[in-house]
Amino acid sequence: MVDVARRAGVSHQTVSRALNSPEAVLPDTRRRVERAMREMGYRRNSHARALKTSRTGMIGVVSQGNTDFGPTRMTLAIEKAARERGYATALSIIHDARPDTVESTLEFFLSHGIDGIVVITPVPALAEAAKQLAAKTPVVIVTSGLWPADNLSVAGIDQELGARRATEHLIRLGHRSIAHISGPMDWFDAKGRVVGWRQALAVADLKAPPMVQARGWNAENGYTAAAELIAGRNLPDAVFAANDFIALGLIRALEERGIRVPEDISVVGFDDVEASGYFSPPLTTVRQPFEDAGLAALELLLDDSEHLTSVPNFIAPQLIARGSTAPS
Amino acid sequence: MVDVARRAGVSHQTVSRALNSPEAVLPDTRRRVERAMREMGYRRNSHARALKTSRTGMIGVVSQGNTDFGPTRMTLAIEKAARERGYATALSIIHDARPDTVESTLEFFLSHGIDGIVVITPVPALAEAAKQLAAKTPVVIVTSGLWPADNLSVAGIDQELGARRATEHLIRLGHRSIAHISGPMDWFDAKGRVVGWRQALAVADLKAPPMVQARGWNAENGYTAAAELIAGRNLPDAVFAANDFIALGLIRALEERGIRVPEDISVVGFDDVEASGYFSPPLTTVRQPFEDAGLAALELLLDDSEHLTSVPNFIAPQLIARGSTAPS
DNA sequence: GACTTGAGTACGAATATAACC
DNA sequence: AGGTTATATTCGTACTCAAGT
Repeated sequence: MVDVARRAGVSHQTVSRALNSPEAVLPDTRRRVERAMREMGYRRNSHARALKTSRTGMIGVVSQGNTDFGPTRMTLAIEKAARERGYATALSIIHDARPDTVESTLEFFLSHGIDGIVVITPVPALAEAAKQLAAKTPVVIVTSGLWPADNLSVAGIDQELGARRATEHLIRLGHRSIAHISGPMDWFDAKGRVVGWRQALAVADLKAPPMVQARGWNAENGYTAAAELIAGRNLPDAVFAANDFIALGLIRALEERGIRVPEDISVVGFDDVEASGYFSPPLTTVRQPFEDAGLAALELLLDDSEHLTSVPNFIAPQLIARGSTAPS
Repeated sequence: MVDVARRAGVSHQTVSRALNSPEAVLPDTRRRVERAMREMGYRRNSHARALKTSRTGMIGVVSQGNTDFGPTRMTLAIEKAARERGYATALSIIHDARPDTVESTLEFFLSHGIDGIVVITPVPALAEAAKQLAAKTPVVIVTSGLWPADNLSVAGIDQELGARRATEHLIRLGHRSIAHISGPMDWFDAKGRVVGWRQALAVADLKAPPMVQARGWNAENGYTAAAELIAGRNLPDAVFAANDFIALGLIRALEERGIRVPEDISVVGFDDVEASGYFSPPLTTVRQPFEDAGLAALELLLDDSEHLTSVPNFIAPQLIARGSTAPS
């Protein structure tokens, strides 16, 4: 900056002003400064700037589970929203939920000096750590099933509503015995979808068949869980699977036993993963508005005024009806 | 740091030394300092540190196409490798390939002061910009089909080899007419897979049927391309699809016309996307070692000595044989 | 003399205050 | 006086060099 100043024949102070409040400097001087900057390929040193202003223009995103669909998509959505608002995104993905790993990751971010952290936390472990964190830096938790606390905002996608919509769709088609294969119950999302499923059934005065739990979110887990479902005495008319991959595993298991989808059983998934429209049959599912949720999270993080909101900002997912569901 | 020093009854200099070269300070003094740091919840200011050392412990990852399988997985792999080596990862995803967008993104990183950049570049546009960048900061390009240049290392996955393995698998099964549905040909990966397919056919003395191009990497594109393939006079014995989703769209298109997979036509995909083992039929495909490639990229970036390598570090993918291929 | 500690300064930008026209 | 520019100091850490044991 000093060099630029010398070249432009002004003081470094003038250069600084030309950058930070251009209107406070004579147009003529400003142009000289700008030209000098261009000629020298000057680039502001963000560390010196951060040192003085203690703002970095960088937010941290902490996520968990590197390949799961939801967290991944949410991460990308937040990155996009952040960049549109001029913020860079630092990413850290936690592979195990051990408290010390979690803490060291959060410390890592904190020590890298960021303006705020978005924690994508599908399971309680991370959420707890995030609460601790909120004392030291602005934090937004992206999840379902949690409520805002002090210094802590919450955004996410309304899992219960999504599950209700899936189940209601099956009810509208005339199904009466609607089973659910849940995801791993330590996930907030899995719990929310169970609740939504039960709600919809209750409203329609239907009994909930015994629930089957998948041990993970993959097709393999769905396949295994399906065996358990089928072993039960009465086959349901329809199944709401906790996500698309579980639905896929289920469909495969049914197919192997000669049970046709949707003729014998209707199946609904959740997520609308890529290509789910080309499964056979094309999968009816619930699409999650990740980008909207990411945007909401970012706004909570950046707008201090909003930080006081005491109601979580949960966004509504959308039902995508396709070929895996049919009237009973 | 001054506060810590005061509390520990030493100078700020001693505190600094206790942090940076602990062995150069008396164990007794060090313990006093450490205790003071703990008591005060001291945390090193990374900006001041970066200002002085001009190293941030942060690398940038620039990628393109937010939902495509390859780039996404590669990004996550690099983040993992980086964190294992104590580096944080800043992420920036480019949604369009307009030169000014690209340049401003790279500038953005540069001005945030990072120790190096990994550019995941499936298409040439980004690669060009990355070359410019290499003059200013260490850069590693992750791609296929490019060669290292000055200050520019290249790592990636050997697409040609993967395609050869897929095609050879079909040849071994006795197929003679092996078609290919390529990905969008502006992608290096798409080109590499075409080359590998041709190579394998040439070695086996087989003629390559006319190639069909998909206009994107999605199932929909595969479905559309399949129509074109089927419209040709002679149906091939087997098809090597440029990725799993294209394969899925193809299978669906075949199925709709009563052509069975694998009885009538064998199909191989590429990527081994989640759940591809539960497609119907389970998809034979080529798995890409993203984590290995990410690690390789990071090592190239961080080990200056290696920066001189003139041969790209391409890692071998692996064939996963499943039910969508059968002997002819 | 080898080892440990302390004082002072530089990194690069921002800002309060003073000086200029 | 009113609008611009310049001077001097600050942020927190690392490092050179000198002083102390």
